[in-house]
Amino acid sequence: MKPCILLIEDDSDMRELVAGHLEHGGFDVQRADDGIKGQALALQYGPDVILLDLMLPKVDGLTLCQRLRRDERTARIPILMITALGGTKDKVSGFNSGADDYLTKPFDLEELMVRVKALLRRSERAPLSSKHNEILSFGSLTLVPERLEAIWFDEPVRLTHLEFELLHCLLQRHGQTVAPSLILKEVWGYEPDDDIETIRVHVRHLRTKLEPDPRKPRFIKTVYGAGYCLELPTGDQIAALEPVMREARAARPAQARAKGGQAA
Amino acid sequence: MKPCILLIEDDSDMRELVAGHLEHGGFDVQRADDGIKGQALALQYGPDVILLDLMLPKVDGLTLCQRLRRDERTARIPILMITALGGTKDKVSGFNSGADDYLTKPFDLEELMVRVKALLRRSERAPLSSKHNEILSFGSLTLVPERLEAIWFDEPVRLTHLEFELLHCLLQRHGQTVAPSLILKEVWGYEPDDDIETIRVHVRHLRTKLEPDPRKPRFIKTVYGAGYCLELPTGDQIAALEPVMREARAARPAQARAKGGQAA
DNA sequence: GACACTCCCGAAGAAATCCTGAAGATGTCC
DNA sequence: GGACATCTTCAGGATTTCTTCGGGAGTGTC
Repeated sequence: MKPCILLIEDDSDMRELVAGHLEHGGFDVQRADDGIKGQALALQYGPDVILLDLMLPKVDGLTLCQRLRRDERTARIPILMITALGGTKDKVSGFNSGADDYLTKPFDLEELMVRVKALLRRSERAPLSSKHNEILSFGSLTLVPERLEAIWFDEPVRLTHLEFELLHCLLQRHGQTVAPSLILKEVWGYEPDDDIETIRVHVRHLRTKLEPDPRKPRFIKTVYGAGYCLELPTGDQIAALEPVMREARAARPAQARAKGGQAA
Repeated sequence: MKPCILLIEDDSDMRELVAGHLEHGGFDVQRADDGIKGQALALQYGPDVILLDLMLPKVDGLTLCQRLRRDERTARIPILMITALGGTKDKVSGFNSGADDYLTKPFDLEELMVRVKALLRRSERAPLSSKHNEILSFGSLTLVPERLEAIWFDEPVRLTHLEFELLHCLLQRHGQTVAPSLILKEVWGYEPDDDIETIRVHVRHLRTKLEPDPRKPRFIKTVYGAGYCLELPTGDQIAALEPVMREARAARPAQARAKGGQAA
C-alpha cells in the first residue's frame, strides 16, 4: 500500500516537479493549488503526510495549517511546511500553527524525500505528540523538534539533543528562574542527585550558540545560587536587537555556530 | 481535567480571539468584560490563571489586580497582565501590583500560550529562597522570590539570598521592630547565639540598594538597642517620594545598584 | 565629661558558586 | 579502525556572596 501525500502548492511548475519526484519515489500524490481545495482533499483522502506551501491563494498556509490541526479528522496528520525563510518575522514565528517540520525554498528534492519519510516513520511509532514534537515559538525563537534546531533571529541554529531539551525546559518556564534540580529532573530524568556541573557546560554551549557575547549573557541569565532564567526579547526589542545579532554573527565564523559550536 | 482560565478583557474581538485560541489549546475559559464581573468570576470559579487587561471599564486592571491579591481566596492565583503600552514603567508597576507576568499588545498567540503554561507550572517550581514562594507586596515594594528580586519604586533590584530573606523577614513584620535574635532564628536558622555583626552588614547592603541616602535611612530604620524596623511609604507618600528616588538613582551609577551593590 | 554600650563604615579574608578550557568516555558512521 | 559528534568530568581561575575585624561615630547613663 503506497503512502498518500497531499501536496498543496500554487505554482504549477514547482507542484509537478515535486509531485513527479514523490510519485517516482513510490508515493501516491494528491495535488491542490489553493487552500480551499487543500482542505477539502485532506478531509476526502486522509493523507499520511501533507506538504503545505506557505504562500497560497484563497487561504494562506498558516491559516490552513491551524484549521487542519483544529479538525479532529486531520489533527494528527504530519504537516511539512514549505517556505522562503528570511522573510518577515511573522512567517517564522508562525511556525507554531502546528507544523511538524519545515523546508525552505529552494530545497533539494532528495532532502524533501528524507523528511517525508521521517514524518511517516514518526507517525507510526509516536502516534501523537508523546513528548514535545511540536514546533514551539516564542518571539524571536522557534524550536523545531523534528530536526533538533532552533530558529533564532531568522537563522537556523543546530542543537544537540540535550541542548534542545534544556532550551525547551527553560522556554517552557520563560521568565522564571529554574532550579538545577528541576532541570535535572526534566531534562536528564535524574532524581535528587545534584550533578550541576553538567548543566553548566550545556548552558555554556547554548550561550555560545545563541548569545552575541557568551561572556555577558543577555538571554540565558544565571541567578546566583538559584538557577538559570531565560529572558527572550518581545515586541520592539526584537527589531532593536537585530543589528546586534547580525554583527555578532559576522564577527564569528559561521561554522562555529552551525556545526562545531562548542568545541571550536 | 482542563485548567481553567479567567480572561478579563473589554474588547470583544480580542476577547474571542484569545479565548478561542486558549480553548483550542485545551483550556477552559471564563470570560469577563469589566473589572467587576472579573472579580466576581474569580471568586466563583477559582481559576488556575487570570488574564487581565490593563484598560478596563468600571475597575481598571491595576486596581483589580491589587484587590485579587488582597483577598485570601484569590491571592495565590497567577495573574498575567496584558497591556497596550510597551513602556517598562507600566510593566514594573504591573508587577508591583502583584502580577506574575506581563504581555504587551500586539502579542503572538503562541507566546501567550507559552506564558500561560509557564504560570501553570509555577506550582511545581523548586522554591528558590528556601521557604517563601509567593510574591509579597506592600506599597512601593514587591518581593519576587522567583528571581530573588525586589521591585522597588518601579525598578527591579537584585538581591542575594540572605538579603532577600532579611527583607522578607522585615516586611512580614512591617512597622514592628524586629529583634536581632528573631532575625537570626528566621533568616539564619541560628539559635540564641548572637552574631549580630553579620546582620548589621546585610542591613547595610540592603540600605545601599534601597535607600536614597544609606547614611540616613528612611525606610530601614534602626531602633537603638532593640533591632530594626521597616517603614515603607503608603498612599500619597509614594508619589511624593518618586522624584527623590529618581534623583538618587541618577546620581549613583546604575551598576552599583544592579550588580555589585555592596562591594562597589 | 567619662564611661560603657551599640551601631556604622571600610576593607579584607573565607566560602560558595560559577565560568573556562580541555581532556577523557561513549557512541555513531563510513 | 579512524574521524566525528556528543556527553561527561575535572582542575584552575574568576566572580559573587558571606563573614569577620578594627577603627570610629553615635547613644544613653552616671
